[in-house]
Amino acid sequence: MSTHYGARPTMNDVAKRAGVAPKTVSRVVNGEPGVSEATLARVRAAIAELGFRRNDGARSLRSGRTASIGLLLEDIADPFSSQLNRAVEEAARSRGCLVLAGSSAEDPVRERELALTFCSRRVDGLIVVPAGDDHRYLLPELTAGLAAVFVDRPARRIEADAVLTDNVGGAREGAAHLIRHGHRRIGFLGDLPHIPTAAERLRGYREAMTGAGLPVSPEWIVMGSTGPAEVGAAVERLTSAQVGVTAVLAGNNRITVGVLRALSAQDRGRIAVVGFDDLELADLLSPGLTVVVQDPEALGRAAAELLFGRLAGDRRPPRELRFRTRLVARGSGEIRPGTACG
Amino acid sequence: MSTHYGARPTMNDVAKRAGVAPKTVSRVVNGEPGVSEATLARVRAAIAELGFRRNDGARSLRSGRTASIGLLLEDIADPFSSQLNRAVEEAARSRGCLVLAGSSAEDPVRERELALTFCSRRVDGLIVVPAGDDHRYLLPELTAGLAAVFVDRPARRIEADAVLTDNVGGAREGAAHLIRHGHRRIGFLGDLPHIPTAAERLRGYREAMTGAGLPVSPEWIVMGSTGPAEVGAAVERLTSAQVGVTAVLAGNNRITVGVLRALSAQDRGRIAVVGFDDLELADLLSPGLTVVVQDPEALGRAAAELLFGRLAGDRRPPRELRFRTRLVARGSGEIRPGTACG
DNA sequence: CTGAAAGCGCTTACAG
DNA sequence: CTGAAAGCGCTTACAG
Repeated sequence: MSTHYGARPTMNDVAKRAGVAPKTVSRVVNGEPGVSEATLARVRAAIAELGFRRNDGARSLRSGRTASIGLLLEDIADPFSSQLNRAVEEAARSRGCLVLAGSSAEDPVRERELALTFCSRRVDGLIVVPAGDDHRYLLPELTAGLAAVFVDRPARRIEADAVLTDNVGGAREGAAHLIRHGHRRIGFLGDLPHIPTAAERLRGYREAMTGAGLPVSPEWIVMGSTGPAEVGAAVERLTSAQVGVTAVLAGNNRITVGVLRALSAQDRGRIAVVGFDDLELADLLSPGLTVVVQDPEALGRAAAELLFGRLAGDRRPPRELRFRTRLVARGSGEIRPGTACG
Repeated sequence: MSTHYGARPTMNDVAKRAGVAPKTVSRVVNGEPGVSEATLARVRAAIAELGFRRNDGARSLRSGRTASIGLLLEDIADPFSSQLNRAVEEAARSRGCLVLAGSSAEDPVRERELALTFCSRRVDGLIVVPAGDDHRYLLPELTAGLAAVFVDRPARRIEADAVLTDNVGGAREGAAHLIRHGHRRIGFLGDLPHIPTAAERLRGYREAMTGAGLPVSPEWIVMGSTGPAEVGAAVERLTSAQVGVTAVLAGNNRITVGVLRALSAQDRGRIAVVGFDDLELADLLSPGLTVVVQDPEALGRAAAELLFGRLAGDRRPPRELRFRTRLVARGSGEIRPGTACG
């Protein structure tokens, strides 16, 4: 093992020690055929003695592939993102590929900066949960050979592969579930309407109401209030005597948590709630939380499959995959209007 | 913008177009001083026209720094790991550094492979939540200048910085809390005892019992049963009339969830529970879940600070940081023995 | 089965 | 303020 601090042995060092050419060391390191047993042994010994480890950066510079992909998430720490992250990691790992992941924090500027930083690192491909609404900044990179797949929300102003959830259908199903249990005055709390998923879920809610012949009062819809305090205020207003909503469809994870916290223990047995996205422990609440679930692992897996397909030479036109949601009934969505106590 | 598919413009291309030397382009791209306004403008124009983006791989090869660090987690998707991940990402981002993250899945072989893969990528440093019990495989890398910080569990058989949770103290506090509420027969469910954190938490439990002059029956301790079914069986046995435990200290997140699922709604108001690690929605359960919390963000932040300090030239002897836990009482830990109903 | 030469795209260490 | 030369550590594309 090399003991000179800071000095890393190179293939050249190994070659000299083994008395061969660098190319022969390269063959051994990469498991290429055409090396005699005797040479193989000498080179391997030299590698072990020097503690040699191939420099993948140098390799990438010459070969043109970095065997790494960039993954752009909204927030690496939230459950949706981190489950997607794991699915992508798994797919990458099985192909000897590493994942550079980062959070955009729902900020288009940060999305763009991170995406282009990944491009400077010459990732082979990009999987993006986009925050922005204009992805033309990727055009030069795509032209230069970058593969890109969008997840959860489609690319805007460019053509690209996308793996999406059927948000309209999911929200429709959630609202229809509440209608089926007797509700006519149903509130919808969603994220900012410029976010495609939020707009789609709102549309699904409206479709279910209209489809059942029910009116929708503008008072019942609150978009863009996702912080705990704002959700609390919204819930209080919606469930007040004046507005008189008997059920709430929550447009995402964070909003659902806010709604649950805002409802008093008593109201939790009185106001029906359906959430979009699952939560750990949701089944242990009383009543259990009824949710429309999407499958972040399936999204991540599909996105990775698409991406690696592109990297393997797939030149077909961009594809759009839609994943269905599933309604999981656990109690909170089955409360009927006018129930005195849960 | 270059339109020839697959061809990326280089600094040389930019230099030719602007009529300057590559070194001058390098100065402009890196914001170095000593370039006249006129030259600056010409080079910038050429960069924009060609759609040039610096190849960071080539840069790293020459400069010797990749501006990236490797992060080795147990499972990128679990809340502890993903919160730690975000804290590390944030610290790295503020220093223009990217994070390569991967999961060891609690497998020493996979830990080692991933760590050495990161080394082949020439990450500047490594933050590791270790799975294995021998880290001498990192010695050649450390000698060559790699910085490494261990988190949650210390390095084994090598000297390295570590950022840890006070597991003994945390478990002691959790058990003492139950004792203070009148329990004498307290069960402990922990992970495999060869995992340092699991062993420490068991020790804290024992210390609290002994410190209060209470006996500990071997029947009350179950180590290594972390799957839902196993935890269920363990809980059933512990709370049976024969064993007669009135309270349970759950040694980690997954075990806590298992315990809650295993307890019937009635038993949830009868058997006291304290969990190690917080859970989302823990406050919305009935009773609310009492937990000993650690702070994964603080661990991640501290580990990153230590690492970047080393990269900036800190040559002091390895340090060990211990973070205190905090007990959050929400109801489940305050149930007294013999309570008929929650 | 083995190797010599060139080059990937930058930065370093100079010189003027 | 600007640039020519060399080199980072590999692999490519040959040749023998």
